[in-house]
Amino acid sequence: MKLTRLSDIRRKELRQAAFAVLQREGIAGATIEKVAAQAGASKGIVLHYFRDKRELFEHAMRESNLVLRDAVVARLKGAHTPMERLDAVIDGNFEPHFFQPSLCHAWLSLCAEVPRDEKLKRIQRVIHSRMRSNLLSGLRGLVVEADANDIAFGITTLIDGLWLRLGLQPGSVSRDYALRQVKDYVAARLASAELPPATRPASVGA
Amino acid sequence: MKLTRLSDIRRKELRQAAFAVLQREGIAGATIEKVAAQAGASKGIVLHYFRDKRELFEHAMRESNLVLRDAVVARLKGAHTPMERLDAVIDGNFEPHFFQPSLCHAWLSLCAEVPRDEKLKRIQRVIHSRMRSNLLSGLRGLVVEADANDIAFGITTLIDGLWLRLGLQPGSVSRDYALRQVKDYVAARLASAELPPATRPASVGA
DNA sequence: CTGATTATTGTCCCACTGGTCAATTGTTGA
DNA sequence: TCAACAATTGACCAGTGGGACAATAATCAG
Repeated sequence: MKLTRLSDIRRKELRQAAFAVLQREGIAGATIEKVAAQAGASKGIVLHYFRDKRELFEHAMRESNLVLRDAVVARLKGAHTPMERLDAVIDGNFEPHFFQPSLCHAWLSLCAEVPRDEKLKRIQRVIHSRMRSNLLSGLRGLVVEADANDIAFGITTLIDGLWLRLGLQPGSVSRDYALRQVKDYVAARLASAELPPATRPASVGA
Repeated sequence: MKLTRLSDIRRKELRQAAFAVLQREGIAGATIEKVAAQAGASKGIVLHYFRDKRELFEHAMRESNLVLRDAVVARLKGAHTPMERLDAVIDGNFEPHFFQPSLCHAWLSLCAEVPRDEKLKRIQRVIHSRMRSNLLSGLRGLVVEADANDIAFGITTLIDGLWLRLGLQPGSVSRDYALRQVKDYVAARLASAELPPATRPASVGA
């Protein structure tokens, strides 16, 4: 029953190596051998730990997803008001550590395969729905349900778009500018939305 | 000097075939042979018209770009007020003909290669800067320059994000919903922006 | 008509890829 | 100590991909 520790470690190394290769080479240029080289191992070992190429890159996507999740969760710890929760999610998505072109390139390559890989599709759905639910946990305290849904969708979409832009034209979107775009969006939409039914305005600024 | 007609026709056929293959197979699965098959020709002919694989897919991206450009230009013809111009650009980007998952999949695959292909990068830049300039031609009549720039960037980003979402979860974003998201965004940001310096408010609604 | 140019095909080659497998080398627990 | 087992390697294979090329067909200019 006890899982071999070494096994877990290798698998993690290989997932990360796979992701690194994805950054450099894109999905079209990513090969098992390159992943092995990146991890300083032999090709055989990669297929010892992962059934095939697909599984390897599916785990690579899970891996990158974890980083994002952790960043958001960490920031969510100290957030108490709805607005703080909202900002936590947004800020977490632009963590300097990983709001970077190379990481974005890998992410893009994975996204490009989503339509042809059911597992990747599922991972994507999970990521998106978690982000949405995190945003809603803040938004519900600020506006009525219908608006909250729309604004949450808008925020995720805007964030996706900013990431995409970072991948396509790295110079054209700094972390600060990206953050400001999202915050301006939130401000503008909150200003023209209905207040929530059960909450008093005072709590918003608290 | 006169370019062979036939040559132009073949090249166009092959560009389109390449794009079709990209929709089905993604960049990782797209091969010259499949493109040839798609066009009902032999592999040799593809490399007769295009220096290599890269060039072929660069032209495929140009091709897809044309479709978008034409859609926007057509709608822009009849637009006279700033607001009409703005809507023309936005509507054009969600033309039912091509706001579709399969097309989006191909587009995504091309985007994923942008970081590793200087030509693709240039095409991307052109597309983006044209969209931006089209948006600005409307926005400048509605808000001050600084706001116009930010809002234009926000709109392009939002549109990119909506396309991306269409690719990742086709069911989750209908054309109508996408349009509403963008329109709501514009409305909210216009409401909280400064009016333009040289234009009288009356002209806005004219 | 004819010579030159262009279009098109099919073949060939070589590098590489994903994946299998047998063999080797630790590692460990009794 | 030794047997069982996990980790790791390197060789191997069949299939495929990109691209070069020579040969053939079609087109066209004069």
